[in-house]
Amino acid sequence: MRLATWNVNSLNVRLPQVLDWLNQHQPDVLALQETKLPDERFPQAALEEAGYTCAWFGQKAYNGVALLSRTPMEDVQRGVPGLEDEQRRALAATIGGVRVVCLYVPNGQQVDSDKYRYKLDWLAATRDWLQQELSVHPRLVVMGDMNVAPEDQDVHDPRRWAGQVLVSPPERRAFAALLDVGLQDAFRLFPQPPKVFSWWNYGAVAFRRNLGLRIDHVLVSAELARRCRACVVDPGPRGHERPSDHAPVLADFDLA
DNA sequence: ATGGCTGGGTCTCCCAGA
Repeated sequence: MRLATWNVNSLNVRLPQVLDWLNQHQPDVLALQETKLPDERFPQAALEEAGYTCAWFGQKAYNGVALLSRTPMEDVQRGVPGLEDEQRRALAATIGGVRVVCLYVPNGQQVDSDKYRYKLDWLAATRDWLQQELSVHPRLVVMGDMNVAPEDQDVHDPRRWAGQVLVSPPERRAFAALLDVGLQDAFRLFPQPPKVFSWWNYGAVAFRRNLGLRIDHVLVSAELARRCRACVVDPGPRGHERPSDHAPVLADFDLA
């Protein structure tokens, strides 16, 4: 089973790239973030034509998440249960016996801002939800744009970024608290080359000089960690014309 | 080069992203 996550920064703009990428990589599941589409504009027909059934949870202009699957989805959950949140950032479904959670974690904008506090509160509520999910789904995968670079090796210039949003200690603790419920960063289950990132600022040099962060993640339960065979970032789409600022992350599993 | 880009909406300016 191949699972993937991609912050597309507007599914309206990126739909042709998503269709190309699905055709090229044939994932069983693709989690999307920042679709930026109200639900009535979700491109269901084009994605179904490509062989994917869809669940989506969108809003106008901002946020928005979706799950695409080659096989049927059950028990679709929209939003973090129990969290009052007008922003549509979470979506879950059970696919082939695997509970799949798609997250678009708030950016936080600036340390100590209202948006930063919202981010930390959101992560705390999500942690509680994932703990519940794990208690009933031993095969749990949580993937998406987590907006946290977990360690300095996930940052192109840790000294310049020290203390800033996306790397600040409270954010890293909140991310570690997600792992503490019983999840592992699939990317770090394997030897990886240095300086692998999943996001690069728009602009002339950031991608060319690999000035990025690794903030898009696939987190897996112990049972899925045992069955995980690979986890890689695909920087290809970031080099295309009119790219998203994020690259997709893929993980392969051997599910007997 | 930490955003000196991009997408969307209120639409030639502002908000938000990361």
